Amino acid sequence: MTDIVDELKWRGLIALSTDEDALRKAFADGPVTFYCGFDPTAPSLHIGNLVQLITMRHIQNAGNFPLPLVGGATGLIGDPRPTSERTLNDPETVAAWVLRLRGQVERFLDFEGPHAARVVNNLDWTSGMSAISLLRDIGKYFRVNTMIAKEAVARRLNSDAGISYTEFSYQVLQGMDYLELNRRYGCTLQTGGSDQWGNLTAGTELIRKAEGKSVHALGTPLITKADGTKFGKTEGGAIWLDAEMTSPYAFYQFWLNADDRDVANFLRIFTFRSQEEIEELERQTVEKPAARAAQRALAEDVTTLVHGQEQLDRAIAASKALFGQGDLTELDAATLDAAVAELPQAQVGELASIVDLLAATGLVPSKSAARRAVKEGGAYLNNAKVTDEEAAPTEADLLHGRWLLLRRGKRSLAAVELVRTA
RNA sequence: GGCGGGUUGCCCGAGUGGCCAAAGGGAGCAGACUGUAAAUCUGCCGGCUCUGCCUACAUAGGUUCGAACCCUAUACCCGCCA
Repeated sequence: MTDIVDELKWRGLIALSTDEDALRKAFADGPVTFYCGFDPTAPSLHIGNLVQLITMRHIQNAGNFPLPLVGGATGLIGDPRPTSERTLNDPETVAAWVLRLRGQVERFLDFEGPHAARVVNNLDWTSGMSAISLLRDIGKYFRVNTMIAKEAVARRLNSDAGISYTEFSYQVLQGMDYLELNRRYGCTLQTGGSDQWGNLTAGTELIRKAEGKSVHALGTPLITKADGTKFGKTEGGAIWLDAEMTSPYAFYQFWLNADDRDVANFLRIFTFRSQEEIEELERQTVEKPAARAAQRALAEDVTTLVHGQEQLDRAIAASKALFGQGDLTELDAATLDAAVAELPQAQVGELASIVDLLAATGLVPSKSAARRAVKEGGAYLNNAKVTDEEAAPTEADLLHGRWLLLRRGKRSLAAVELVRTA
């Protein structure tokens, strides 16, 4: 088996680490217990978190013990964002999100066998803790000078948003998590995004001071895109791992649309393919970019990982049907139904104007926007451009007597179902 | 507690009585070109029953023919001082 540090390195999953040689030695000396935290700041994890989950999986596959941590406590506090103070979520909401994230995390790691993972929640060791204990037993190890030097805090101190004591204290909580996991389970490695680096080192420093032990931290890089825009965001917002929040079809489409310049990186980071396979796909991207073999491989692997084979098959079938060059009216009912099921839908009792229908499906946010879309030539009915704002589909336009396929621009699709009331 | 500054459209940010649905930038959307890509160019970018009307410049009142701009109160934020 290749060295896990080398494995993570060629994949580009290591941006920062405490002491690489010491870490290699720790891995060589036997199984390492490691942790990575996920804060419940939303009802679902998103593809940014996927980097962490995959990193954990690689390390587990190399024979180590993962402790995925769901931040029931840290989620109540919120880590300092670079821009402004967070609004606190109420405890019931956070508790509900903890359960959801827990369920998601469990799909990515192996909870059985010789290197079984174990989910932990930092609320378990913080909820019963007194303020005095926090200040005496933990606070003494933290120097304010060090704390304000951390980038996340420094930026906020220099901004006019300032920073609350609550968020300022976040690093203390996260540092304490590492200490606690070190004491309970002998955890000696924490992984996380490099934007969390200050929080990761808060833990290693605390353990060095409190326990006199030297432990490790590993920061994954911020995922960047060639065009400079933020990774993981689309028109609709974040790409979530929850199928209700981002449909498997939309998820598949997201990866399929990866930039040529990014696709090889994404394959290394988000798939488990070998170096040779990825190099071959890279070659194909150069030789036959229009075939998008690398994008397909990426979309297939990640969709399978997150949603499973069955959902992937459906996403592919729908994509083929909807983006195929064939005439839509030639699609058989079963294929059409399946494809349409992947799209945002609207039900109408009667056929309205194209403008009303576009707005009804949510393809555009308002009727004004719908008019604009038509005016700009960006509105399509059953793959045919609509140029008249007043146009209204007729019975003859219904596919299989039931569906209308609306498109905005090149790739935003939605279906309208005519529901006949008896 | 005192004093000062601030709160503008998705974000940043101009505007300080009519010419303001509000400059500029960013983000976003569309078109051309393409490969459901990128880059580039062009257009759009509060809503509607769309040559007009409605809503909007923290909130609530007021002054005025007329207010994002003036006054009063309230809320929140920031800074300095105690």
